[in-house]
This record gives sequence, structure tokens and C-alpha cells, in this order.
Amino acid sequence: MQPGKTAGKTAEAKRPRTRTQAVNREIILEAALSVFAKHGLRGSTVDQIASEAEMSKPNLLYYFRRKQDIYRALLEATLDAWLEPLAAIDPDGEPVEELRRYISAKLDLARRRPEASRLFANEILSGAPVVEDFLKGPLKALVDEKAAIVRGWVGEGRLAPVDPHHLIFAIWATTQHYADFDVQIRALLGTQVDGPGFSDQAAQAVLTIILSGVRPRD
Amino acid sequence: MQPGKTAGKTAEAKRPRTRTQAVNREIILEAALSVFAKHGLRGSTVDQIASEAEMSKPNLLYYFRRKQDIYRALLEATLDAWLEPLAAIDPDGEPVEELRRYISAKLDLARRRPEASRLFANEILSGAPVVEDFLKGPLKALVDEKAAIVRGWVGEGRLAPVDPHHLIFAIWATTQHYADFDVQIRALLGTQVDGPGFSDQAAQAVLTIILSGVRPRD
Amino acid sequence: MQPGKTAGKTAEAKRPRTRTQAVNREIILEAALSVFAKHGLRGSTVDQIASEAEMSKPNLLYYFRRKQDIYRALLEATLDAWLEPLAAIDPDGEPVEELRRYISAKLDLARRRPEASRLFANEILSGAPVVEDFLKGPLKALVDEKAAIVRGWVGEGRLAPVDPHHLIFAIWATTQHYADFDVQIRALLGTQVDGPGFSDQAAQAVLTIILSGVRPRD
Amino acid sequence: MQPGKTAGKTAEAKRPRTRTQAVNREIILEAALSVFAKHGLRGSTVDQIASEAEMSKPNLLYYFRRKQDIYRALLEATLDAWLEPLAAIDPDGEPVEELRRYISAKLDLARRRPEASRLFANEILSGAPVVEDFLKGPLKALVDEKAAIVRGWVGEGRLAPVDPHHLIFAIWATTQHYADFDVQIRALLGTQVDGPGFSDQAAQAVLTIILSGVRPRD
DNA sequence: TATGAATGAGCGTTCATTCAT
DNA sequence: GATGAATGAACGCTCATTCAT
Repeated sequence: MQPGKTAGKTAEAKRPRTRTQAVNREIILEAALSVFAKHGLRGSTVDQIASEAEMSKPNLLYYFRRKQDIYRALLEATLDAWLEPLAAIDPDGEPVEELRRYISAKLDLARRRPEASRLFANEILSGAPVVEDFLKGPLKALVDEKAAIVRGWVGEGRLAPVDPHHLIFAIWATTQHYADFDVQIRALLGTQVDGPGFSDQAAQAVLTIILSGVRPRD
Repeated sequence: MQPGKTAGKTAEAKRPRTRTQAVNREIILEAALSVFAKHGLRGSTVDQIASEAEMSKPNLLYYFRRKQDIYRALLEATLDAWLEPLAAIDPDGEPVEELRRYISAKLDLARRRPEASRLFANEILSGAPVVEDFLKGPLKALVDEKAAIVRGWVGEGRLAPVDPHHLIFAIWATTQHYADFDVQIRALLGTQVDGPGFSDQAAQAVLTIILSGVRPRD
Repeated sequence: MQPGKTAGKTAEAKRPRTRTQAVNREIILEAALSVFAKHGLRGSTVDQIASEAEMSKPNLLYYFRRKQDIYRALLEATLDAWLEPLAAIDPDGEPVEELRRYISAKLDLARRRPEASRLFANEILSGAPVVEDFLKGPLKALVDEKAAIVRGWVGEGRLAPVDPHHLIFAIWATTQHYADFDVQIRALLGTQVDGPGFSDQAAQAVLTIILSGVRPRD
Repeated sequence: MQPGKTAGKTAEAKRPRTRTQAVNREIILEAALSVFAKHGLRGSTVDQIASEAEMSKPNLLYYFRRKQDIYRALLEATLDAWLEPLAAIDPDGEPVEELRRYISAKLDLARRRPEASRLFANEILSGAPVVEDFLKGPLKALVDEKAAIVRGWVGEGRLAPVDPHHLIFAIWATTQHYADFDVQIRALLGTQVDGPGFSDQAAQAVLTIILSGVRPRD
């Protein structure tokens, strides 16, 4: 899957021509991600991003002419990364194992790119003005396809009877929660969140809970 | 539990002295909730709230002197409502039944006051600047207390072995997801979200998944 | 001399009809004086005055319909009080004695009503928008009359040769300085300003300096 | 003496980096001086200053981020200019001659920069919120030092017995009066104020009056 | 590429004043 | 007399964006 393909209405993203361009665009995107993740599109200012990117505001706007353009580019990259593991669910695989792989992949994304998760959460909370079309189009298509697979597994008795869409929601909810509500989790658990075992512990818990709910009783 | 008690640093919330005050403050809070839920504190403008409340901006500020005051009042009310069912978990009750009740209560809140959930999500995403102290203080205390109860149940074999904190996170994640990611869910499921059976269906799914994960295997 | 007579364009000062009216108007004027003296007409707010007068804003505006009205009333009263000792200079008196009396009277006013002095200073600094006509009319007439007297005294050799207008300015400057620059004087002299002898000491110095400058050398 | 040195709490006065910066900052300061001199800090608006500087409001704020910053810069420059001649009073000089020089210098400042004098007067009238520390610190130190010199002269019989501090106040009062009460003086003297001889006449009068008061009688 | 300079629109908040009771 | 409620106009300041170099 190519970046910038999935999210539909691709902004006239000027392709980087030079090395400097590519580097600076990357710097800007990284800086903007951390700002947008916290305050959303409207609550973030170009000044903050420029400051975070250690760049002058006009120079930043030389690379991305509008604030929205940076925001859109970030969302597109995020969606691309998120769809990949979902698309990888194999109808011919072992159901629980396939779900375990998907959950693990999502948890891994939440751990490695928590700000991307928060960026997306912000976008959805604010009514999905930018990704609405993408949700209703490509995402819905993919989700429906995978839901059908799950429904097939349930029909075959290889999964406990569970609504496929709600299962997917539960996976999204639990995995993304660790990124989106990171501040709350830190407030409740303190420094142990940064301890070495925390990720595994969280993964273990999520997998246990979700997979127990879908593993067929015999 | 009294409104405005839980969230600590209560702004000098001038109690309404007249009928008009009470009515208008309520109108403003309702309007502000729908705005803040979408765009957070920084992304929302007093103009938007005033317009939503069908009130002039200075008149709105006659009731709440600062934008922050409205925001804080809303968060406090939300936290109060959210803590009640958690506090109600009874150590002497039947474990799965207690959890079922808590999950149902949270789902009910998500259904009846989805904007409050989004308001809170926005606050957390932006780093919890307002509720940080509350999270680290009263909430942590309550959560630790309830986690101990769960841990006790697990020790007695009345629940499957699961980390209590992560279980709580999973409950929060799955229940609030229906409010916070409502737009995404609608994009994926279409009009059926507004159908009569949807809430029950969602509740059924969440309860099935979570409770299967904690019900002890024998 | 009647209050409100001197300053020309007398505002439609509704005469107090009742006891309460008279009392409240006096309270307001006293409160407003302390506010206007510090921040001038534009820099002062009705809220400040109302708060200082321990009165609600609408109630205050019931007595004086506009901020300007209070300001004007205060200026008029001040000018009345100030002109009296100047008018009292007697052409048939002993020159140095007459000046001593005038200087003493002005120093006394500065000591008893320093805020009135600051109010007037503020008005002049801001271009005398309210008292301009009064300055050019009644005040000029009176000053010219007294200057003529002084000039006569100089002509008769009863005073050292000094320009009468500049002499008056010097008197005004030195006497009002103790009220207008009170904060500066306190910063430089510390608590001794409030000591019992300070006024006398200041009076002594001013009288010495000014009168030595005008006492005829023989 | 360096500008911005005397007044203590120097705002992070970003030194002009470019030609345009230097020019525009100067334009703004000049415009602001004429506005602040009339209405003080609170009574003045950024709009007025911008309009006076023939500049858009945001552009003005591009050079000085806050209204206070302009105000402070102006006060610092004024204080620097004012202290110089006071500091120049020479203990080894001829007393009356030293005082004459100081008075002349102050009169010259009042004539050349009357608005600076009014700016300062406004600041003092409003309670010296910005220069309070400066008054109590550096200014008090310098004044006390010079007062000691004067006291020495008096002790040696080279000056008439006069309180040194009150002498300084009298000099300040009379010299600054021509700037601070300019409007009043014009109202009383008419066009002659702009005549060629007026400054000399005023200087003559002030010097005569003050110096006669201090010249030792023999 | 990069930056200094500039601006129209807007934002949170204050203010003088009015209205209704 | 006195107060709660309401508002148009500002005010200090910020923001996204543009322009010139």
C-alpha cells in the first residue's frame, strides 16, 4: 500500500524534489504530529509546529502551504499504517491465531506511534471532517470484507458466536486505548508504565480478555 | 455524590441565585458540552458556544466569566457521573454480576451522554491539563481500591486470572468507544446505529467479550 | 462661591431631592475621586468606582447617568476650592504676606485633598478636554487680574522683579507637587512622609524658596 | 549611561536586528509616547498608537509584543535621560552654578521632550506600578547622594539653609510643570507660549526664584 | 531555500450603558 | 431606589497566510 493512496482526496502533495525537501518535510510531519495529537487541527497553531520543528513559520509554509495539508498528510500515513494489518487477516488462517496477530500488530502500533493514534482519535472526535469519505469508502469496504470472514468462522464454529463488527470495535478500542488514554493510565499506574514489562503485560491482558471472548467453547 | 465535589479545584462556581441564572447556566452548559466535545478547550470558541446557546457572547460571559470555567464545570459533572457506578462495585457481590452491572452502567452513560465521554476523551488527549490532579488523586485511590477487590476475587478463583487494572482499562475502552468513535461506527454501520436494537446488540457484544474473558473456567 | 458654578458647562446635575440621594451621591463622588485620581477618566472604569463605593453598577448609574458626569462634578468642586484662596489675594495687603497666605492655603489643600490635585493633574495631562473652556475663561480672567496686582507690587518695589505669571506657576508647581508626586516622594523619603512634622517641613521649604525669590532686596 | 540600564527590570528588549526594525521601533516609540503622555498606560489603546504610527495593529505588535513593553521602554529611556544631569552635579563645583546647570538641563528636557515628562507624570499619578522599584532603588540612591552634597554646601555656608530633598523637589516641580501643565499654561498665556522668547523667560523666572531661595545671604 | 515584514480575521474578555422588574 | 440581565462596541492580543527579498 502506498502512502497517500488510501485517504482519498489526496492534497496536491508536492513530491519532494531534493534531499533537503524530503528531510524537512519529514521534520515538519514529525513535529506536527506531536502538536496535532495533543490539540487537534483547530487547537493547534502553525507557530507551535514551526517551533517544534525548529523552523521559521514562513519556511514551514513553504513546504506545506496550509496547516490542513500537514494534517491531512499525517492522517493519510496513519490510515495506511493501520489498514495493513487488518488487510492481512487471512480467511484461510487459524481464526484465533489470525486475531491474535491483528491485535498484536495494533498494540505494536499503539506502542510505537501513540501520537498517530491520538491524532486519529482527535479527528474522529471532531466529527471526522477530513477522513469521513475514507471511512465510508475504503475503510467500510475492508471492514465489511473482514467481518464477513469472521462471520464465516463463527458459522463454522471456529469462533464463539460474536458480532464481527463489534469484535473489531472491541479490538480497536482496547488496543488504541493504551495510546489515546496514555496520560490517564500513567496517572493511575505511575512510573511502571515505562518499565520494561509493561507492554507485554498490557498485551497479555488484552489478548486474554478478547481472545477468551471469542475462543469457541467446546 | 455531590456535583463539583470530586474534581478538586472547584472554580468559585457561583451557585445560581435566581431562576434565570439556573436556566441559562444549564443552557450554556449543554451548548458548551456539544462544542467542547467536538473541538476540545482550545479548539472551541466562546462564539460557537454562545451561538449554540442562542445567546450573545457578553451575556454568556455574564454567567461564566471564563471559557475555562464552563469547561471545568462540565468535566466535574462528567467525572461525578462516571465515578458513581465504579464506586458501587461491591466486594461482597457476585464478581461477574458486579462487573456486568458496572459495564452496563458505563454503556448506559455512553449512550445517554456520549458528548460527555468525548469531552473527557479530548481532555485526556490534550494531556489532561485540567483533570490531572483529579486523576492522580481521587481517581487513582478509587481505582486502586476496586482493583484490590478484583484481585481478591481472582485469588479466590471467582474470576479468571486477569490483571485488575488492565481489566478496568478494557472496560473503559470498550464502553467509551461507542461514544468517542461514534462517527466512525456510523460510517461503518450506517443507519442501523440509530435502529432500536443497536444499543442492546452493542451491550451484548461488549458483555460477552469482556465477561467471557474473566469468567473462571472450571 | 457655589459648587458647580465655576466650571461652566455644568452637567444637568440633578439636585438631590432626598437625604439618601445626597448621601449616596457623596459616597460615589468620594469613591470616584480616588479612582479617577489614579487612572484618569479613560483609564477608570465604572466597575471600579461602584466597587469602591460598595454599590451596584446600575445603582451608581442611577445617581450619575454617565461616567463623565461624575468626573465633571469632581472637577468642578476641585476648581471651586482652588480658586477661593487665589481670589482672596488682596491688592491692598502686604505683598509677601499675601503670597505666604496663598501658598499656605494651596499646601493645605494638597495635604487635605491630594486626590483632587491628582484628578486635576490627570485632566490637564490628557489635554484638559473637560476644563479647557474654564481655563481659558474664568481662570484666565482671575489669573490675569491677580498677575496685574503682582505686577503692581513689583512696580512699586514691594516685590523683587519677577514675572507674575511665572511666579504663579511656580507656586502651583511646588505646592501641587506634594500631592501629585506623592508616590515618588514616599519612595525617596520613606516613612518620614507620614511623620508629624513633614507637612510643616515641606511648607517651610516651599515658603523659604519661593518667598526668598520674591522678597525685595534692599 | 546606557539606555535601558537604569530602570531595572528591563523587558527582554529584543535589540533591533535589521534596519527596518530599528526604524519602525523608533516610529512606534514616538507614536506611543504622544499617546501614553496623554492618557497613561490604561487609558491608551494599541489602536491609537498604531494609528498614530500609521501602522496596522498586528504589525505594531510584531515589533513590541505587548502594550506594556512599549510603555516600559519609553519610561526607561526617559529615566535615563533625566538622571544624567542630576548625576552630573559636581560636589567640587560652585554650588549655585551647579544648581543652575541642573535646572537648565531639566528645563531643556521639559522643552525638548515635554511628552516624556507627561508620560512620567502619568506613571507617578497612577501609583508608579512600573517604576516603583526604580524609584526606591537607583533613584533614591542617587538623590540621597546629591542631597548629601547639597547638605554639605549648606553646612559650609555656601548655600542658604534649605532642606536638600525639598530643594530637589522644588526644582523638579517647577521645571516639569512647564511640560506637564503645558495645556493650562497655554490656556492662560495664549500664543505667546510659542513665541521665541518664552523658553528663556520661563527659564529666567525659574532660575531667579529657585536660586534666590538658595543663594546665601551675606 | 529561507526569513523579515505585514495583515485581515478572529478570539477571549471588558466596558459603558440600557432595560426590565 | 436598587438589582439582575443584556448588549454593542472595544480592547489586547493571536493566528493563518501572504508578500518581498
